[in-house]
Amino acid sequence: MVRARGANVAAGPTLAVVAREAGVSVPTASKVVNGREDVAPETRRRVTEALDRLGYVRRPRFAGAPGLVDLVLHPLDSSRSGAVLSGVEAAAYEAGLEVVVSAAPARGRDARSEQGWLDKLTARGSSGVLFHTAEPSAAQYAWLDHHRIPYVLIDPVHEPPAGVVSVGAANWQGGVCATGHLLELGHERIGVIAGHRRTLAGEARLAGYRSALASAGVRYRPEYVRHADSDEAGARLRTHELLDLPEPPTAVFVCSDRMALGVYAALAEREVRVPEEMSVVGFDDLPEARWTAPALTTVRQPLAEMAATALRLLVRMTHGERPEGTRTELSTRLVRRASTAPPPTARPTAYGPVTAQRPTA
Amino acid sequence: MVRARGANVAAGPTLAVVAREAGVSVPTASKVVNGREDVAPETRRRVTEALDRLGYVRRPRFAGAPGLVDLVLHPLDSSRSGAVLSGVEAAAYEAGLEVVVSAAPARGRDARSEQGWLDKLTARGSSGVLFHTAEPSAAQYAWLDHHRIPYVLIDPVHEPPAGVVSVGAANWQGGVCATGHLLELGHERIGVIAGHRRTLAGEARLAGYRSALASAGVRYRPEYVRHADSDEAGARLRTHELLDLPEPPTAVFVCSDRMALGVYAALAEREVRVPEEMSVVGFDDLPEARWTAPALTTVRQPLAEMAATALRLLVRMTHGERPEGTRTELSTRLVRRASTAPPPTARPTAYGPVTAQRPTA
DNA sequence: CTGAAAGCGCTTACAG
DNA sequence: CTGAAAGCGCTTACAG
Repeated sequence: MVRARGANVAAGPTLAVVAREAGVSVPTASKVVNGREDVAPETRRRVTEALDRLGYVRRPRFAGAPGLVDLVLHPLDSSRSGAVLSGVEAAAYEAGLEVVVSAAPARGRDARSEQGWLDKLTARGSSGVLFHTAEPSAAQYAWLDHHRIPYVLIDPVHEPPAGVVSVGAANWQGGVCATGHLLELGHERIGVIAGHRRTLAGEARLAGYRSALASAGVRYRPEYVRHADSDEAGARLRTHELLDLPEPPTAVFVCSDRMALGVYAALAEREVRVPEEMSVVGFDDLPEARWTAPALTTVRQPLAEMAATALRLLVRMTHGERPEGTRTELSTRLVRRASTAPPPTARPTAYGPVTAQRPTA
Repeated sequence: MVRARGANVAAGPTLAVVAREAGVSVPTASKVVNGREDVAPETRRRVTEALDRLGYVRRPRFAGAPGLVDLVLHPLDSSRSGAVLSGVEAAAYEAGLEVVVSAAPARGRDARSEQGWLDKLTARGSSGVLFHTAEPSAAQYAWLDHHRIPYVLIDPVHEPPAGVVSVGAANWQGGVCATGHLLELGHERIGVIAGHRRTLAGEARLAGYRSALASAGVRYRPEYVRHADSDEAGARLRTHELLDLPEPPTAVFVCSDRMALGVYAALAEREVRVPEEMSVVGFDDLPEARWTAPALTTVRQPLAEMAATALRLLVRMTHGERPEGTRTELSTRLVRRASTAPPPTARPTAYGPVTAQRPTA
């Protein structure tokens, strides 16, 4: 049986062991660890190599010190990240842990800084790392495994390597719910604004859409499927494309609430009324979904709970336990608000061009 | 001259000093510090007292360990907090520091847990604390001063005690800008949805509104000023009150973008069109301001920059420097988008009752 | 319950 | 540049 990655208990070597291995004294090894300049290049290389090979991690100072868990967030300032942070913090508080937050090392920071981040992690002794959206690089995976620092992925964008523990949402089920809701209302021309291709969530939500159509016996139309860049601007563009179709849809399933904001903007520009002329369903149930006009019907994804679950899994891994499964999915559910209604009876077959271009900043 | 609070350099006593002071051995003092059970109550009391009197803080393990800065956020999951976190993290990264995030100890957590938080802080050796929105309690101020842990307040809600260093926004100026913009467009009947009374930002923004009216020679009408609970729901209610006035305003200055969402909701319920029938100006320039329909004209408050400034001040205080002033204000500026326009020429004097109550979740 | 003794994992100062 | 020696601030194990 394959050992779960990142599930080992730390009991690594001391500096003395590393020094012996490298054939130097403890003070010299100490200098290398602390990045002092007064070490011969060849000596530094030998020590670094030993440090690396043995997976050296500085000992936590003493048992009583509160454990530190790392949370890597990307971006730092989004509703999604806020929900994740809040879930992780609450669960960490319960577990007596504290949370160190950092931006994904990728964000405009080079490989050198990525290594710097890893160095800090081991220097201060992290109990484990939680990654949100931003997945670790191959080098990071290797380093973490090597230094026996456990980690869990929260809602990873792509399929993680085998054995990596992750927590996600029931995306396929959510796609089925959203589409099923529109079908029940009587829609048959249902568009989709999907996110990036080849992402876990994107593929699953789209598959849910197709499944729902299929089981309702509604024809799947490729021209109704538009992939956007997961942000408002992309979704806005794709919505215009849907409206330009000879036979535009009467409803759209938008694969994220953020993108739904872009869809709303496009519909406003074309003076298409929601939900009278177009029904819109989002995905995520971010705070803003309550305050759009009209309030957005959406699929609730329990981000905070997912984050809390990830923290708890991480704590168990810290104690040497191995989670039963490698992937945990929390269920999603439809939240009905004001952006969906039965299709217009008149059934317009085309919308005019952009009319009221409002000034924007 | 008054010494800035929280501006001391730590050089506190060691455990040995504390033990001598309490008349016990170092191991015994160590037990108390680590919360062991096997200490006589009277001994524990003496040690605790000495620990407290001397302001004991565990020594950071060694110079090379990355410093940890604490950020206390309330709430954890809001656009404001996201901006603050992102500003703090970026500046901390520049300074080689890492950020430990925690929820305001107040949030459903008792006094015991507040003390627990402070204990953790000193146990792991925090370089300093940044408070956002949630101000420290009197006990926390005392503890931090005593343990020589520096702190800075980011956009505090209330006037902080003398000597406390804080970073805020030019709220008065922002109020002047927002109101001035509406006046320039030709509005004379300008309502305000203000936040809580007796808050720093609230008072200043409202004062800015009054100053702008005064210098334009426009009459101040008390009935146009409504205080809400700083959230969407409160603002929504107050907006209905404004619309119910015999002579409702033709524009509203809303003292936060979050409240502006509530104002939009109320206006949609009454079928009052923005900006044709009602101009709306917000405050903050949160991400959502770009994606409301119509996009919100608002006063930009540089939250991330404010947070970064606070971090930098904190770092200087850590080095024993004392900032020149006790309060730093970053300037605000108007961001014109699509929610403001000249007043309607027809000038309706009253709006009907709620008509199209849309179903809500 | 207490504390002398030993020990931990490191760092620092300095002689070579 | 290197490392023996001394030291740091604490913790642990255990005798009393």
